[in-house]
Amino acid sequence: MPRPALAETDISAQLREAIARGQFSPNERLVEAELAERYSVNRAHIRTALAVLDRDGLVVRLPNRGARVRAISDAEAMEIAETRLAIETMVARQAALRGDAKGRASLRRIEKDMRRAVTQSDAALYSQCNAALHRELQRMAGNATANRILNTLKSHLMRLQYRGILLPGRPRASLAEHAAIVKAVCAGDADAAERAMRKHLTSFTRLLKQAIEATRMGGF
Amino acid sequence: MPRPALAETDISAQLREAIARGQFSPNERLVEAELAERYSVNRAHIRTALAVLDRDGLVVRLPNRGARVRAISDAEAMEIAETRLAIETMVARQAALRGDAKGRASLRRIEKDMRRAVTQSDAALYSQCNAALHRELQRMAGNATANRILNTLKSHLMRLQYRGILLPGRPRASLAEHAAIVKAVCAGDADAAERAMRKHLTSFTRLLKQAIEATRMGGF
DNA sequence: CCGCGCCAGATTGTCAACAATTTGGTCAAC
DNA sequence: GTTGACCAAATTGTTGACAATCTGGCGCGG
Repeated sequence: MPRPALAETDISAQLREAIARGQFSPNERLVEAELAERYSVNRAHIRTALAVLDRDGLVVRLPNRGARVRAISDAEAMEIAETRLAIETMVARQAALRGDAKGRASLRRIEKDMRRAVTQSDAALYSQCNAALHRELQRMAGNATANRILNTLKSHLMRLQYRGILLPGRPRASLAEHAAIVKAVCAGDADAAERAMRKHLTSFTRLLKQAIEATRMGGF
Repeated sequence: MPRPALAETDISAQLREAIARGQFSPNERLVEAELAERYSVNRAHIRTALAVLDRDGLVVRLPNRGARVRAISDAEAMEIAETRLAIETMVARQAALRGDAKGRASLRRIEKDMRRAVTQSDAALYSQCNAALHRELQRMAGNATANRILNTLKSHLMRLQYRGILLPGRPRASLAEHAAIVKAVCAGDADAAERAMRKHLTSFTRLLKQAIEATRMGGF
């Protein structure tokens, strides 16, 4: 059986998840003693977790003044989306080149579920499929480095969604984009896969930009 | 005056640097008590630093068995180089779009120094200029997210160099590539900048692949 | 009424002691 | 000789105590 994860690693992950889900507001103070009690660990673990999250950019810490949930500016949200685009287009390419038959079958199945979600107007299902599709592409690409980075970036972007700044997207419009990605990856056409992913994420980025300009948020 | 960095953050940076410079061998055990003495801090700080470096992928930790310098496989070295390429091409594009006059002047000056380094066969100077050039491009692009990621990736790649797996590059050959990047960025031509950077890093990646196949290293 | 210094409480930063676990070696039994 | 139990040293994991620092409010003097 696999050795259990270190408690510290575990706490980092839990806190990361909680912040990504918007359970803490931007700039909210993260008091070590409180968190230690809430997660039933001692302060040392919380301290370590906060240091890790600081490195991830989810938290800022000021000497002697503790940690806060990092507020992300409009400009930075765009940066994150652009960086994600750069990496994920590479992932799409690699998935097309290195993907296995099992992965391709998964993609097709996910696409089918997406179509069903659209016809049934099931936004939750679509969102779930969307996540599954991107996850499967990452798995197929088999680029652990890229995956780690992408997951961190996504936890930032997830905050937008949970804070209602970014809507779950428009299934009908993005379905075609997703289908194009699946088609290209399954055909093993790296260039087409990259193009399709770029197109998809460019429209995501455009959406984000609009949302930002609409809400004129001061950080999330 | 700027508030001093947290001791923990500082120790993480020092350890990261030491590992990047090859002062610890792959798989070498990192005993907390030893490091605490070496860096004149207590074990708690070292523990935290190790957790951060674990997240960075520079270290692996096994429960009750401590931390080791992470050995990076051939395949993973390629992954890292590819991911770097994906991000840095974006940085080049953004530098072309958003760079300021001061940055462009810096680039030109660095290019001049590079030429001098080549004519004088000063490998150390060239290497220094190379780092300065990439750093300046990052600054011009102003993408803090990308910068953070790139710096982490570079600390991995630096290990290759310090371990003698990857030579400092061949100045004469790469000078032209660098010049092309500078030219495109200074002209504000984003597409050309991206292409030039892609070309440059593609040859870097090719070089890495050859080095890997030559040494058949089992991890670094 | 307003500003300023100062105090108390809250919180972070530091440290050392102790508990739990792993590791490597020794020794006895077969 | 080999196997296996056991022990001791090394190391990691956990915890609590204490020191240092910040924060907000109170009262004093202007």
